[in-house]
Amino acid sequence: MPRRYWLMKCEPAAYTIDDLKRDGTTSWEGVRNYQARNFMRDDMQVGDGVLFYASNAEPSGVVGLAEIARPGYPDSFAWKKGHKYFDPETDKDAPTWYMVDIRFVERFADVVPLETLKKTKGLEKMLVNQKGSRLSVQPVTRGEYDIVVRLGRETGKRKN
DNA sequence: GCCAACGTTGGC
DNA sequence: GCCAACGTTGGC
Repeated sequence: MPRRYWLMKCEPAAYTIDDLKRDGTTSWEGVRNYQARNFMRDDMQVGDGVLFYASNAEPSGVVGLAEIARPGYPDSFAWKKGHKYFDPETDKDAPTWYMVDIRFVERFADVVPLETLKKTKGLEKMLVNQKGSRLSVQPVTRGEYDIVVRLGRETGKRKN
């Protein structure tokens, strides 16, 4: 199975790329969307590349890189009564929700803003660039991933 | 904080 | 199975 590539969104209020740098790896719980769940449960493999996207940020955009450290496994937070990710509908014998673990790879010196993604040739088809796209876990192509990585490193260079 | 766009729920 | 109502996402 060739390496695949993903974009994963997170609000800075919940978790940041700096938190991930500090933690090394983290579990990606709390995804409560079936399409995103399916990607995590069925398609993600250890070593897949991840664009770490900060949403509801100033500006929103890709802030760094991670990789899949553990493929899909049941999101046990769904069973924790009182937890914000608790889901009364899901039972332990038939997990509804799944999570993965991701590992820190790189923090860009500067965010690659959504505005830049929208303007960059070759990224026109990225889901995150489509109006109204709310999917928090999205597949990206190898080509798109490479372009974003280049943008992230260029941005840093300009500041030096 | 606003609000458009979206996904889900539930009445029928 | 339709679709209005609702809750959430996420850019701005």
